[in-house]
Amino acid sequence: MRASAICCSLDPVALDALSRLGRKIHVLAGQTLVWEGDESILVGNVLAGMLKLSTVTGDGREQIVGIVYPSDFIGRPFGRDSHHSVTALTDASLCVFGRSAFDRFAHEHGEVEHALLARTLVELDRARHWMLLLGRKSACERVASLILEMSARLNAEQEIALPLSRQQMADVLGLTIETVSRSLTKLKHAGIISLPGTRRLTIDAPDKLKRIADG
Amino acid sequence: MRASAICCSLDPVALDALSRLGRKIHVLAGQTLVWEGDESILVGNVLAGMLKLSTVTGDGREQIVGIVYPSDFIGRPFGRDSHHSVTALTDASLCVFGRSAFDRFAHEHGEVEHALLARTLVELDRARHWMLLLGRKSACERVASLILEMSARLNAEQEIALPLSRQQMADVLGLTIETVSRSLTKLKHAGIISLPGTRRLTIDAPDKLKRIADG
DNA sequence: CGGTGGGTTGAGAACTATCAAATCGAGTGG
DNA sequence: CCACTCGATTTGATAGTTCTCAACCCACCG
Repeated sequence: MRASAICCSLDPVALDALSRLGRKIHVLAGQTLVWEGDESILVGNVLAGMLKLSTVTGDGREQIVGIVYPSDFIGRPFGRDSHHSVTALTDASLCVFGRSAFDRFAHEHGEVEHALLARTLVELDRARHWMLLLGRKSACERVASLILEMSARLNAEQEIALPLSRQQMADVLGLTIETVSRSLTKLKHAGIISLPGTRRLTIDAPDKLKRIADG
Repeated sequence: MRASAICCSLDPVALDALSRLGRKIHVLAGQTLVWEGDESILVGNVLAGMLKLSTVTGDGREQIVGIVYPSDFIGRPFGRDSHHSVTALTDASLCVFGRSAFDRFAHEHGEVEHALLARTLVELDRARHWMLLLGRKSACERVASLILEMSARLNAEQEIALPLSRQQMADVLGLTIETVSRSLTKLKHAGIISLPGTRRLTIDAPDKLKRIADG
Protein backbone atom coordinates (compact mmCIF):
# COMPACT_ATOMS: atom_id res chain seq x y z
CA MET A 1 0.00 0.00 0.00
CA ARG A 2 2.87 2.31 0.73
CA ALA A 3 3.82 2.05 -2.93
CA SER A 4 0.42 2.98 -4.30
CA ALA A 5 0.22 6.34 -5.96
CA ILE A 6 -2.60 7.82 -3.92
CA CYS A 7 -0.60 7.88 -0.73
CA CYS A 8 2.94 8.10 -2.06
CA SER A 9 3.16 11.84 -1.55
CA LEU A 10 2.03 11.85 2.07
CA ASP A 11 4.21 12.59 5.05
CA PRO A 12 4.55 9.79 7.63
CA VAL A 13 1.96 11.15 10.05
CA ALA A 14 -0.71 11.54 7.37
CA LEU A 15 0.19 8.18 5.91
CA ASP A 16 -0.35 6.61 9.28
CA ALA A 17 -3.74 8.31 9.62
CA LEU A 18 -4.76 7.14 6.18
CA SER A 19 -3.72 3.58 6.81
CA ARG A 20 -5.89 3.56 9.92
CA LEU A 21 -8.88 4.44 7.74
CA GLY A 22 -8.33 1.66 5.27
CA ARG A 23 -8.42 -2.08 5.38
CA LYS A 24 -7.17 -4.75 3.06
CA ILE A 25 -9.70 -7.04 1.47
CA HIS A 26 -9.57 -9.99 -0.91
CA VAL A 27 -12.13 -10.81 -3.56
CA LEU A 28 -12.49 -13.84 -5.78
CA ALA A 29 -12.75 -13.75 -9.56
CA GLY A 30 -16.35 -13.02 -10.50
CA GLN A 31 -17.30 -11.30 -7.25
CA THR A 32 -18.92 -7.89 -7.58
CA LEU A 33 -17.79 -5.21 -5.14
CA VAL A 34 -20.12 -2.44 -6.21
CA TRP A 35 -23.37 -2.56 -8.17
CA GLU A 36 -24.39 -0.02 -10.77
CA GLY A 37 -26.80 2.47 -9.24
CA ASP A 38 -25.92 1.55 -5.65
CA GLU A 39 -24.76 4.14 -3.23
CA SER A 40 -21.04 4.68 -3.53
CA ILE A 41 -19.73 3.39 -0.22
CA LEU A 42 -16.25 2.11 -0.99
CA VAL A 43 -13.22 3.59 -2.64
CA GLY A 44 -9.67 2.37 -2.67
CA ASN A 45 -6.90 1.06 -4.77
CA VAL A 46 -6.02 -2.24 -6.24
CA LEU A 47 -3.00 -4.03 -4.84
CA ALA A 48 -3.10 -7.12 -7.03
CA GLY A 49 -5.41 -8.62 -9.64
CA MET A 50 -7.69 -7.01 -12.16
CA LEU A 51 -11.26 -5.76 -12.10
CA LYS A 52 -13.79 -4.50 -14.61
CA LEU A 53 -16.15 -1.53 -14.57
CA SER A 54 -19.36 -2.25 -16.44
CA THR A 55 -22.83 -1.00 -17.23
CA VAL A 56 -25.82 -2.65 -18.84
CA THR A 57 -28.68 -1.44 -21.02
CA GLY A 58 -32.29 -1.79 -19.94
CA ASP A 59 -32.52 -5.16 -21.66
CA GLY A 60 -29.27 -6.58 -20.37
CA ARG A 61 -26.62 -5.86 -22.99
CA GLU A 62 -23.35 -5.31 -21.14
CA GLN A 63 -20.50 -2.94 -21.88
CA ILE A 64 -17.23 -2.93 -19.96
CA VAL A 65 -16.31 0.75 -19.54
CA GLY A 66 -12.96 0.30 -17.87
CA ILE A 67 -10.39 -2.23 -16.80
CA VAL A 68 -8.66 -1.69 -13.51
CA TYR A 69 -5.05 -2.79 -13.11
CA PRO A 70 -2.92 -3.01 -9.97
CA SER A 71 -2.27 0.39 -8.36
CA ASP A 72 -5.34 1.87 -10.09
CA PHE A 73 -8.00 3.57 -8.03
CA ILE A 74 -11.60 2.38 -7.87
CA GLY A 75 -14.78 3.92 -6.59
CA ARG A 76 -16.42 7.29 -6.88
CA PRO A 77 -15.33 9.87 -4.31
CA PHE A 78 -17.50 12.95 -3.84
CA GLY A 79 -20.63 11.45 -5.32
CA ARG A 80 -23.79 9.82 -4.12
CA ASP A 81 -23.95 6.75 -6.27
CA SER A 82 -21.87 4.66 -8.53
CA HIS A 83 -22.65 4.73 -12.24
CA HIS A 84 -21.15 1.33 -12.94
CA SER A 85 -20.53 -2.03 -11.34
CA VAL A 86 -17.10 -3.12 -10.17
CA THR A 87 -16.39 -6.82 -10.57
CA ALA A 88 -13.22 -8.85 -10.10
CA LEU A 89 -11.89 -10.43 -13.27
CA THR A 90 -9.27 -12.36 -11.36
CA ASP A 91 -8.77 -12.98 -7.67
CA ALA A 92 -7.71 -9.61 -6.34
CA SER A 93 -6.69 -7.78 -3.22
CA LEU A 94 -7.48 -4.16 -2.53
CA CYS A 95 -6.94 -1.50 0.06
CA VAL A 96 -10.34 0.08 0.62
CA PHE A 97 -11.72 3.03 2.55
CA GLY A 98 -15.21 4.12 3.49
CA ARG A 99 -16.10 6.78 0.98
CA SER A 100 -17.18 9.48 3.39
CA ALA A 101 -14.11 8.99 5.59
CA PHE A 102 -11.90 9.07 2.52
CA ASP A 103 -13.65 12.17 1.22
CA ARG A 104 -12.98 13.97 4.49
CA PHE A 105 -9.37 12.86 4.52
CA ALA A 106 -8.79 13.90 0.93
CA HIS A 107 -10.35 17.26 1.59
CA GLU A 108 -7.84 17.88 4.36
CA HIS A 109 -4.84 16.62 2.39
CA GLY A 110 -4.35 18.49 -0.84
CA GLU A 111 -1.68 16.02 -1.98
CA VAL A 112 -4.26 13.26 -2.04
CA GLU A 113 -6.70 15.30 -4.05
CA HIS A 114 -3.95 16.30 -6.41
CA ALA A 115 -2.90 12.70 -6.99
CA LEU A 116 -6.51 11.70 -7.46
CA LEU A 117 -7.05 14.51 -9.94
CA ALA A 118 -4.01 13.49 -11.96
CA ARG A 119 -5.26 9.90 -12.13
CA THR A 120 -8.78 10.90 -12.99
CA LEU A 121 -7.55 13.07 -15.85
CA VAL A 122 -5.57 10.14 -17.22
CA GLU A 123 -8.62 7.89 -16.94
CA LEU A 124 -10.73 10.47 -18.75
CA ASP A 125 -8.21 10.63 -21.60
CA ARG A 126 -8.25 6.85 -21.77
CA ALA A 127 -12.05 6.65 -21.78
CA ARG A 128 -12.29 9.22 -24.55
CA HIS A 129 -9.69 7.42 -26.59
CA TRP A 130 -11.73 4.24 -26.21
CA MET A 131 -14.78 6.12 -27.52
CA LEU A 132 -12.95 6.49 -30.84
CA LEU A 133 -12.51 2.74 -30.93
CA LEU A 134 -16.16 2.02 -30.10
CA GLY A 135 -17.55 4.62 -32.45
CA ARG A 136 -15.36 4.34 -35.49
CA LYS A 137 -13.18 1.24 -35.67
CA SER A 138 -13.85 -2.10 -37.37
CA ALA A 139 -13.86 -5.37 -35.46
CA CYS A 140 -10.32 -6.24 -36.48
CA GLU A 141 -9.01 -2.80 -35.59
CA ARG A 142 -10.67 -3.04 -32.19
CA VAL A 143 -9.14 -6.41 -31.42
CA ALA A 144 -5.71 -5.20 -32.53
CA SER A 145 -6.07 -2.13 -30.30
CA LEU A 146 -7.04 -4.22 -27.31
CA ILE A 147 -4.09 -6.55 -27.75
CA LEU A 148 -1.71 -3.60 -27.85
CA GLU A 149 -3.34 -1.95 -24.86
CA MET A 150 -3.13 -5.08 -22.74
CA SER A 151 0.42 -5.66 -23.83
CA ALA A 152 1.35 -2.13 -22.75
CA ARG A 153 -0.49 -2.10 -19.44
CA LEU A 154 0.75 -5.52 -18.40
CA ASN A 155 4.24 -4.58 -19.63
CA ALA A 156 4.30 -7.97 -21.23
CA GLU A 157 7.18 -9.30 -23.27
CA GLN A 158 6.24 -10.78 -26.61
CA GLU A 159 3.88 -13.30 -25.02
CA ILE A 160 0.80 -12.15 -23.17
CA ALA A 161 -1.19 -14.17 -20.65
CA LEU A 162 -4.64 -12.91 -21.56
CA PRO A 163 -6.51 -11.67 -18.49
CA LEU A 164 -9.82 -11.65 -20.35
CA SER A 165 -12.09 -14.36 -21.69
CA ARG A 166 -13.46 -13.98 -25.20
CA GLN A 167 -16.76 -12.82 -23.76
CA GLN A 168 -15.01 -10.16 -21.71
CA MET A 169 -13.00 -9.04 -24.71
CA ALA A 170 -16.27 -8.76 -26.60
CA ASP A 171 -17.79 -6.70 -23.78
CA VAL A 172 -14.84 -4.29 -23.78
CA LEU A 173 -14.88 -3.91 -27.54
CA GLY A 174 -18.61 -3.66 -28.12
CA LEU A 175 -18.64 -6.84 -30.24
CA THR A 176 -19.89 -10.40 -29.93
CA ILE A 177 -17.78 -13.32 -28.88
CA GLU A 178 -17.90 -14.81 -32.38
CA THR A 179 -16.68 -11.65 -34.04
CA VAL A 180 -13.77 -11.41 -31.59
CA SER A 181 -12.85 -15.00 -32.32
CA ARG A 182 -13.01 -14.48 -36.06
CA SER A 183 -10.88 -11.33 -35.85
CA LEU A 184 -8.27 -13.17 -33.84
CA THR A 185 -8.03 -15.99 -36.36
CA LYS A 186 -7.81 -13.45 -39.15
CA LEU A 187 -4.84 -11.82 -37.41
CA LYS A 188 -3.35 -15.27 -36.84
CA HIS A 189 -3.67 -16.27 -40.49
CA ALA A 190 -2.07 -12.97 -41.47
CA GLY A 191 0.97 -14.00 -39.43
CA ILE A 192 0.63 -11.03 -37.08
CA ILE A 193 -0.11 -12.95 -33.89
CA SER A 194 0.00 -16.54 -32.64
CA LEU A 195 -2.39 -18.21 -30.23
CA PRO A 196 -0.42 -20.98 -28.50
CA GLY A 197 -3.36 -21.53 -26.14
CA THR A 198 -6.77 -20.10 -25.57
CA ARG A 199 -5.46 -17.73 -22.93
CA ARG A 200 -2.02 -17.10 -24.43
CA LEU A 201 -1.07 -14.83 -27.27
CA THR A 202 2.16 -13.68 -28.86
CA ILE A 203 2.64 -10.65 -31.04
CA ASP A 204 4.74 -11.64 -34.03
CA ALA A 205 4.54 -8.43 -36.06
CA PRO A 206 4.07 -5.50 -33.68
CA ASP A 207 4.41 -2.87 -36.41
CA LYS A 208 1.69 -4.42 -38.56
CA LEU A 209 -0.52 -4.76 -35.50
CA LYS A 210 -0.07 -1.06 -34.71
CA ARG A 211 -0.91 -0.10 -38.27
CA ILE A 212 -4.13 -2.08 -38.10
CA ALA A 213 -5.03 -0.74 -34.65
CA ASP A 214 -4.58 2.88 -35.64
CA GLY A 215 -7.01 2.57 -38.55
CA MET B 1 -16.43 34.54 -14.94
CA ARG B 2 -17.22 35.11 -11.29
CA ALA B 3 -20.11 32.70 -11.69
CA SER B 4 -18.09 29.86 -13.19
CA ALA B 5 -17.65 26.88 -10.95
CA ILE B 6 -13.88 26.70 -11.02
CA CYS B 7 -13.45 29.95 -9.17
CA CYS B 8 -16.68 30.18 -7.22
CA SER B 9 -15.13 28.92 -4.01
CA LEU B 10 -12.20 31.33 -3.95
CA ASP B 11 -11.75 34.19 -1.54
CA PRO B 12 -11.58 37.68 -3.07
CA VAL B 13 -7.78 37.94 -3.02
CA ALA B 14 -7.27 34.63 -4.77
CA LEU B 15 -10.05 35.39 -7.19
CA ASP B 16 -8.32 38.62 -8.08
CA ALA B 17 -5.04 36.79 -8.63
CA LEU B 18 -6.74 34.22 -10.83
CA SER B 19 -8.50 36.81 -12.93
CA ARG B 20 -5.12 38.45 -13.57
CA LEU B 21 -3.92 35.15 -15.04
CA GLY B 22 -6.80 34.76 -17.41
CA ARG B 23 -8.12 36.57 -20.40
CA LYS B 24 -11.38 36.48 -22.24
CA ILE B 25 -11.37 35.32 -25.84
CA HIS B 26 -13.95 34.88 -28.56
CA VAL B 27 -13.94 32.19 -31.21
CA LEU B 28 -16.10 31.71 -34.27
CA ALA B 29 -18.03 28.57 -35.09
CA GLY B 30 -15.69 26.12 -36.75
CA GLN B 31 -12.48 27.52 -35.29
CA THR B 32 -10.19 25.03 -33.57
CA LEU B 33 -8.60 26.15 -30.32
CA VAL B 34 -6.47 23.08 -29.65
CA TRP B 35 -5.27 20.36 -32.00
CA GLU B 36 -5.07 16.71 -31.09
CA GLY B 37 -1.50 15.82 -30.19
CA ASP B 38 -0.41 19.42 -29.73
CA GLU B 39 1.13 20.56 -26.54
CA SER B 40 -1.55 21.48 -24.03
CA ILE B 41 -1.08 25.24 -23.65
CA LEU B 42 -4.53 26.55 -22.83
CA VAL B 43 -7.11 25.70 -20.23
CA GLY B 44 -10.15 27.60 -19.18
CA ASN B 45 -13.88 27.60 -19.02
CA VAL B 46 -16.61 28.34 -21.43
CA LEU B 47 -18.69 31.45 -20.84
CA ALA B 48 -21.05 31.12 -23.79
CA GLY B 49 -21.46 28.87 -26.81
CA MET B 50 -20.64 25.23 -27.34
CA LEU B 51 -17.53 23.35 -28.40
CA LYS B 52 -16.66 19.80 -29.33
CA LEU B 53 -13.80 17.54 -28.30
CA SER B 54 -12.81 15.17 -31.09
CA THR B 55 -10.26 12.62 -32.23
CA VAL B 56 -9.62 10.98 -35.56
CA THR B 57 -8.32 7.60 -36.66
CA GLY B 58 -5.20 7.27 -38.79
CA ASP B 59 -7.28 7.40 -41.96
CA GLY B 60 -9.46 10.33 -40.94
CA ARG B 61 -12.62 8.90 -39.41
CA GLU B 62 -13.76 11.35 -36.73
CA GLN B 63 -15.35 10.73 -33.37
CA ILE B 64 -16.63 13.48 -31.10
CA VAL B 65 -15.67 12.44 -27.58
CA GLY B 66 -17.31 15.24 -25.69
CA ILE B 67 -19.52 18.28 -26.01
CA VAL B 68 -18.68 21.30 -23.95
CA TYR B 69 -21.48 23.52 -22.66
CA PRO B 70 -21.30 26.93 -21.00
CA SER B 71 -19.55 26.84 -17.61
CA ASP B 72 -17.75 23.60 -18.53
CA PHE B 73 -13.99 23.41 -18.29
CA ILE B 74 -11.75 22.73 -21.28
CA GLY B 75 -8.11 21.80 -21.64
CA ARG B 76 -5.82 19.36 -19.97
CA PRO B 77 -4.13 20.59 -16.81
CA PHE B 78 -1.13 18.66 -15.51
CA GLY B 79 -0.28 17.00 -18.79
CA ARG B 80 2.10 17.49 -21.65
CA ASP B 81 -0.23 17.21 -24.59
CA SER B 82 -3.84 17.21 -25.50
CA HIS B 83 -5.37 13.94 -26.61
CA HIS B 84 -8.15 15.58 -28.59
CA SER B 85 -8.96 18.67 -30.59
CA VAL B 86 -11.19 21.41 -29.24
CA THR B 87 -13.34 23.11 -31.86
CA ALA B 88 -16.13 25.64 -31.56
CA LEU B 89 -19.53 24.37 -32.69
CA THR B 90 -21.06 27.81 -32.35
CA ASP B 91 -19.55 31.22 -31.81
CA ALA B 92 -18.26 31.09 -28.27
CA SER B 93 -16.52 33.10 -25.62
CA LEU B 94 -14.16 31.64 -23.05
CA CYS B 95 -12.04 32.64 -20.13
CA VAL B 96 -8.66 31.02 -20.71
CA PHE B 97 -5.42 30.63 -18.79
CA GLY B 98 -1.96 29.54 -19.76
CA ARG B 99 -1.71 25.95 -18.65
CA SER B 100 1.49 26.17 -16.65
CA ALA B 101 0.36 29.31 -14.84
CA PHE B 102 -2.99 27.69 -14.11
CA ASP B 103 -1.28 24.52 -12.90
CA ARG B 104 0.80 26.53 -10.45
CA PHE B 105 -2.21 28.45 -9.26
CA ALA B 106 -4.30 25.33 -8.80
CA HIS B 107 -1.51 23.65 -6.91
CA GLU B 108 -1.48 26.51 -4.42
CA HIS B 109 -5.26 26.70 -4.09
CA GLY B 110 -6.76 23.43 -2.97
CA GLU B 111 -10.29 24.72 -3.60
CA VAL B 112 -9.53 25.00 -7.30
CA GLU B 113 -8.14 21.50 -7.48
CA HIS B 114 -11.12 20.22 -5.57
CA ALA B 115 -13.59 21.86 -7.94
CA LEU B 116 -11.63 20.57 -10.89
CA LEU B 117 -11.60 17.06 -9.46
CA ALA B 118 -15.35 17.12 -8.93
CA ARG B 119 -15.91 18.20 -12.52
CA THR B 120 -13.48 15.69 -13.91
CA LEU B 121 -15.19 12.87 -12.06
CA VAL B 122 -18.53 13.92 -13.52
CA GLU B 123 -17.03 14.04 -17.00
CA LEU B 124 -15.56 10.59 -16.52
CA ASP B 125 -18.94 9.21 -15.52
CA ARG B 126 -20.47 10.83 -18.58
CA ALA B 127 -17.79 9.47 -20.91
CA ARG B 128 -18.22 5.96 -19.56
CA HIS B 129 -21.98 6.19 -19.90
CA TRP B 130 -21.49 7.19 -23.53
CA MET B 131 -19.32 4.12 -24.05
CA LEU B 132 -22.39 1.99 -23.37
CA LEU B 133 -24.19 3.85 -26.13
CA LEU B 134 -21.32 3.47 -28.59
CA GLY B 135 -20.65 -0.16 -27.80
CA ARG B 136 -24.10 -1.62 -27.42
CA LYS B 137 -26.95 0.53 -28.67
CA SER B 138 -28.69 0.48 -32.04
CA ALA B 139 -28.83 3.55 -34.28
CA CYS B 140 -32.32 4.48 -33.16
CA GLU B 141 -31.48 4.05 -29.49
CA ARG B 142 -28.43 6.27 -29.94
CA VAL B 143 -30.37 9.04 -31.60
CA ALA B 144 -33.05 8.88 -28.91
CA SER B 145 -30.37 9.07 -26.21
CA LEU B 146 -28.75 12.09 -27.83
CA ILE B 147 -32.03 13.94 -28.09
CA LEU B 148 -32.71 13.37 -24.41
CA GLU B 149 -29.18 14.35 -23.42
CA MET B 150 -29.31 17.59 -25.36
CA SER B 151 -32.75 18.35 -24.02
CA ALA B 152 -31.46 17.90 -20.47
CA ARG B 153 -28.22 19.84 -20.83
CA LEU B 154 -29.84 22.74 -22.63
CA ASN B 155 -32.72 22.64 -20.16
CA ALA B 156 -34.98 22.97 -23.13
CA GLU B 157 -38.73 23.04 -23.00
CA GLN B 158 -40.53 20.73 -25.37
CA GLU B 159 -38.87 22.29 -28.39
CA ILE B 160 -35.11 22.06 -28.85
CA ALA B 161 -32.99 24.28 -31.08
CA LEU B 162 -30.52 21.66 -32.23
CA PRO B 163 -26.96 22.84 -31.67
CA LEU B 164 -25.57 20.09 -33.90
CA SER B 165 -25.69 19.46 -37.64
CA ARG B 166 -26.55 15.96 -38.84
CA GLN B 167 -22.87 15.33 -39.49
CA GLN B 168 -21.98 16.36 -35.95
CA MET B 169 -24.75 14.19 -34.52
CA ALA B 170 -23.31 11.30 -36.52
CA ASP B 171 -19.82 12.01 -35.19
CA VAL B 172 -21.06 11.99 -31.60
CA LEU B 173 -23.05 8.79 -32.08
CA GLY B 174 -20.54 6.79 -34.11
CA LEU B 175 -22.92 6.61 -37.08
CA THR B 176 -23.17 8.08 -40.57
CA ILE B 177 -25.22 11.07 -41.50
CA GLU B 178 -27.67 8.92 -43.48
CA THR B 179 -28.31 6.58 -40.58
CA VAL B 180 -28.98 9.52 -38.25
CA SER B 181 -31.42 10.97 -40.75
CA ARG B 182 -33.22 7.66 -41.18
CA SER B 183 -33.47 7.17 -37.41
CA LEU B 184 -34.94 10.63 -37.00
CA THR B 185 -37.59 10.02 -39.62
CA LYS B 186 -38.37 6.67 -38.03
CA LEU B 187 -38.96 8.42 -34.67
CA LYS B 188 -41.01 11.05 -36.47
CA HIS B 189 -43.21 8.49 -38.20
CA ALA B 190 -43.71 6.76 -34.85
CA GLY B 191 -45.15 10.02 -33.53
CA ILE B 192 -42.46 10.37 -30.88
CA ILE B 193 -40.85 13.54 -32.18
CA SER B 194 -41.57 16.26 -34.73
CA LEU B 195 -39.09 18.08 -36.94
CA PRO B 196 -40.59 21.49 -37.68
CA GLY B 197 -37.32 22.53 -39.30
CA THR B 198 -33.96 21.06 -40.00
CA ARG B 199 -32.53 22.53 -36.81
CA ARG B 200 -35.65 22.33 -34.68
CA LEU B 201 -37.09 19.36 -32.88
CA THR B 202 -39.91 18.76 -30.46
CA ILE B 203 -40.36 15.78 -28.21
CA ASP B 204 -43.97 14.64 -28.41
CA ALA B 205 -43.77 11.43 -26.38
CA PRO B 206 -40.97 11.78 -23.82
CA ASP B 207 -41.77 8.50 -22.09
CA LYS B 208 -41.60 6.48 -25.31
CA LEU B 209 -38.38 8.26 -26.21
CA LYS B 210 -36.87 7.32 -22.85
CA ARG B 211 -37.90 3.71 -23.27
CA ILE B 212 -36.19 3.57 -26.64
CA ALA B 213 -33.07 5.35 -25.40
CA ASP B 214 -32.59 3.02 -22.46
CA GLY B 215 -32.63 -0.06 -24.66
C1' DC C 1 -33.03 31.69 -61.88
C1' DG C 2 -29.19 28.65 -61.35
C1' DG C 3 -25.87 27.41 -57.88
C1' DT C 4 -24.66 25.63 -53.27
C1' DG C 5 -24.71 23.15 -49.05
C1' DG C 6 -27.23 20.54 -45.92
C1' DG C 7 -30.65 17.05 -45.52
C1' DT C 8 -33.46 13.10 -47.11
C1' DT C 9 -34.42 8.93 -49.61
C1' DG C 10 -33.30 4.69 -52.23
C1' DA C 11 -30.69 0.45 -53.73
C1' DG C 12 -27.10 -2.54 -53.04
C1' DA C 13 -22.83 -3.96 -50.67
C1' DA C 14 -20.32 -4.84 -46.52
C1' DC C 15 -19.98 -5.87 -42.00
C1' DT C 16 -21.46 -7.79 -37.75
C1' DA C 17 -24.96 -10.39 -35.16
C1' DT C 18 -27.48 -14.51 -34.62
C1' DC C 19 -28.28 -19.26 -34.48
C1' DA C 20 -26.39 -23.79 -34.81
C1' DA C 21 -22.93 -27.22 -34.90
C1' DA C 22 -18.30 -28.86 -34.33
C1' DT C 23 -14.05 -28.67 -31.69
C1' DC C 24 -11.03 -27.96 -27.98
C1' DG C 25 -9.35 -28.22 -23.12
C1' DA C 26 -9.26 -28.69 -18.40
C1' DG C 27 -10.85 -31.15 -14.75
C1' DT C 28 -13.15 -35.75 -13.05
C1' DG C 29 -13.79 -40.25 -11.92
C1' DG C 30 -13.01 -44.82 -13.14
C1' DC D 1 -3.68 -43.42 -17.86
C1' DC D 2 -7.88 -42.80 -20.33
C1' DA D 3 -12.66 -41.98 -21.46
C1' DC D 4 -15.99 -38.53 -20.18
C1' DT D 5 -18.16 -34.21 -19.42
C1' DC D 6 -18.96 -29.39 -19.28
C1' DG D 7 -17.89 -24.95 -20.52
C1' DA D 8 -15.34 -22.10 -23.60
C1' DT D 9 -13.95 -21.33 -28.21
C1' DT D 10 -14.03 -21.83 -33.11
C1' DT D 11 -16.30 -22.38 -37.37
C1' DG D 12 -20.22 -22.25 -40.61
C1' DA D 13 -24.56 -20.52 -42.66
C1' DT D 14 -27.80 -17.00 -42.68
C1' DA D 15 -30.16 -12.82 -41.37
C1' DG D 16 -30.16 -7.99 -40.09
C1' DT D 17 -28.14 -3.36 -39.58
C1' DT D 18 -25.50 -0.02 -41.00
C1' DC D 19 -22.51 1.86 -44.55
C1' DT D 20 -21.70 3.41 -49.20
C1' DC D 21 -22.81 5.52 -53.29
C1' DA D 22 -26.13 8.00 -55.89
C1' DA D 23 -30.05 10.69 -56.75
C1' DC D 24 -33.08 13.99 -55.20
C1' DC D 25 -35.05 17.78 -52.50
C1' DC D 26 -35.13 22.14 -50.34
C1' DA D 27 -33.97 26.53 -48.45
C1' DC D 28 -30.96 30.17 -49.07
C1' DC D 29 -28.16 33.39 -51.78
C1' DG D 30 -26.04 35.80 -55.19
